[in-house]
Amino acid sequence: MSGSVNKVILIGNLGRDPEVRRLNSGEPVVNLRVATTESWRDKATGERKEKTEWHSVVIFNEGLARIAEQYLRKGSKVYIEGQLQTRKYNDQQGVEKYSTEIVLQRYRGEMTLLDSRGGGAPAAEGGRDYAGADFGAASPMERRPAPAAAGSKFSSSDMDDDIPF
Amino acid sequence: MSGSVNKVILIGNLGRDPEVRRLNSGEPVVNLRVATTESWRDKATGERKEKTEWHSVVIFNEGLARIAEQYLRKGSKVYIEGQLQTRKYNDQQGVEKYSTEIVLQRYRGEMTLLDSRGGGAPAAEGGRDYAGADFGAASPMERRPAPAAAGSKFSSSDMDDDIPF
Amino acid sequence: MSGSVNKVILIGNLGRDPEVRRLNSGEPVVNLRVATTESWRDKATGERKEKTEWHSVVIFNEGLARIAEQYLRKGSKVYIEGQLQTRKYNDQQGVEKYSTEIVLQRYRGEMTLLDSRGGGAPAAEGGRDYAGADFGAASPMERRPAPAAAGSKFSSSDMDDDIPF
Amino acid sequence: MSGSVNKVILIGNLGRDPEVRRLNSGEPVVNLRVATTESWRDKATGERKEKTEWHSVVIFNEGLARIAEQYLRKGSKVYIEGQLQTRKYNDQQGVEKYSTEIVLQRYRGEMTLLDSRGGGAPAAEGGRDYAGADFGAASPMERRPAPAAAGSKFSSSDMDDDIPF
DNA sequence: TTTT
DNA sequence: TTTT
Repeated sequence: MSGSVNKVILIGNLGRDPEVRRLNSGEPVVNLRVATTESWRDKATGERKEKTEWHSVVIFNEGLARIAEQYLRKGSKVYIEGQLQTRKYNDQQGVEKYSTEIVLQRYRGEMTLLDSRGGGAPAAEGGRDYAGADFGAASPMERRPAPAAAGSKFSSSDMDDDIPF
Repeated sequence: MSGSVNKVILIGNLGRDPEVRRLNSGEPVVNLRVATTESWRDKATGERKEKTEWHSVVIFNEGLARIAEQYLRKGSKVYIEGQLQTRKYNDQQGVEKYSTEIVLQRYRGEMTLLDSRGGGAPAAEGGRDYAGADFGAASPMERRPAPAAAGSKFSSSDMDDDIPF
Repeated sequence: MSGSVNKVILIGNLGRDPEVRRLNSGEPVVNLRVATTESWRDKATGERKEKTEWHSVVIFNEGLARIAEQYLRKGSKVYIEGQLQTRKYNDQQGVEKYSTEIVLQRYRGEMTLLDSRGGGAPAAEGGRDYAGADFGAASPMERRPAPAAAGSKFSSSDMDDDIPF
Repeated sequence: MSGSVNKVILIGNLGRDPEVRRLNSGEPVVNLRVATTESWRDKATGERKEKTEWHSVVIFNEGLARIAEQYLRKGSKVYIEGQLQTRKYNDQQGVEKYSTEIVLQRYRGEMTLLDSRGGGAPAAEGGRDYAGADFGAASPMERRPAPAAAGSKFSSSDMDDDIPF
């Protein structure tokens, strides 16, 4: 049945590089840690305040997982559309806990890179991808966001593309 | 490229039965006329006011088009997710005009029936499914929303289903 | 700062009556338990499957809290727009836990009743407002959704209304 | 009545500088022309294709209009949330026409700047705000996006702020 | 842990 | 008319 809708829309920044696990089939499953920040002026004190919320995103959508793996880095700004899912698990002490995640299922969800050049990692020339960022030292790595990925959009219907752009 | 998002989310009622055209392939393309109504209290006069906006929806998504054809009727309440598209055309007098539509492309978009009993067609007892609307009398018709369709949800990933529920 | 977006859109049904707490000021804060259900056909077995996700919604928005208190009941279908927020707490055993909620802050968020007759409470004839749900028997209660509330929409800008319709 | 939702979410780039009209009260009303671009691979030919859609946005929300006036420029990337509205008008020849716009009403809608430094206009030092952009020569102007505006988010609840950040 |  |  259902007549129901379960949709999350986020625009935020990655707190760290994507974590990639791989299924037996070789398909990547990607976990992202995304920060959204709200700021407002306190009416009583007049101070500007700010609160950051952290979101766990899990990408099962194969095409989007590959793109996340290749083009997202710590600091990247991204648009994410998925659905809420809460799963129960037992921590190391065997205590029952719950984790709520934004999930992009197979063939579902959307993701769009919003950085000018597709990532927060330092550009080849050692420069900064976008001004004003202060995401610390992104460690050197081979898998670099390709300039061509800048601002590209991907959705679940790109599944059939070997290369998404 | 793009880094862009173009998304429309509507919850509204059909002003008339769906219009179904058929491609050479036999696939249905469905046009809906959807009303959304906003109401508010006028601060100056204290009166309650109300404004209805009409939206043209075009469903190319094959699975959703079939469902719209079968289960939506004048008065049906529906959740629609599509994208904005403006097309130019010439009217009967040859005057150039523009029409902006909410489009559900092939393999894209979402649609969910929100009626309690699966349709806006007159209930068995001849009543109305929802109050306050003024779409006129819903004419009798053979193709009735099946009770089983009530509150069902369909998305672009249901494409492979012969029957969606 | 921010350049960020944190938005959740739900259409679902209440698993129980709203829980109302009251601030010292007398303002209600309402907790909802909302179910969204997804169904799909298993490709391997051909079976129809279904999964229900439960969401915790907290309404600080005064106007919407009052409406939720008055017009929502177990079984009610509702459109909710809020933001994700995760809070840490210690359970009875003092174990640190996290809870992720959909929050409608003061002056923010949206809520729309989607029931035909304004609530999930048993209809006059003792029937159910929507099929396929399994929330158990809705207990009799005095505070009934008023018929006039059916399908009404409320947003954060209705704050100034003593009565929202 | 209603039970309806009318929501548009766009992420796109401004095709030209914002157009500002002023009400008798001095409040600005801002018109934006926003492009969203979709790209996909043609299955038959294997070619990459691209289609741009243009959207007319009208900002009546006073706070957001001021921000748009000050910080948006041709080329700016922006997140917009508003509602669809179609209005009838007569063109110069007296022909009746319709225009569909995304409207951010007073106290409603959202807008977030997504540029690294808050605009597509050339930076003070004559450089480019973000790589890969080709928005032509942005004419010199006094009203420059302040660096401080970069990636700032504003919503209808910032109304009470003299300065939004 | 991000971003401003 | 933007963006890649």
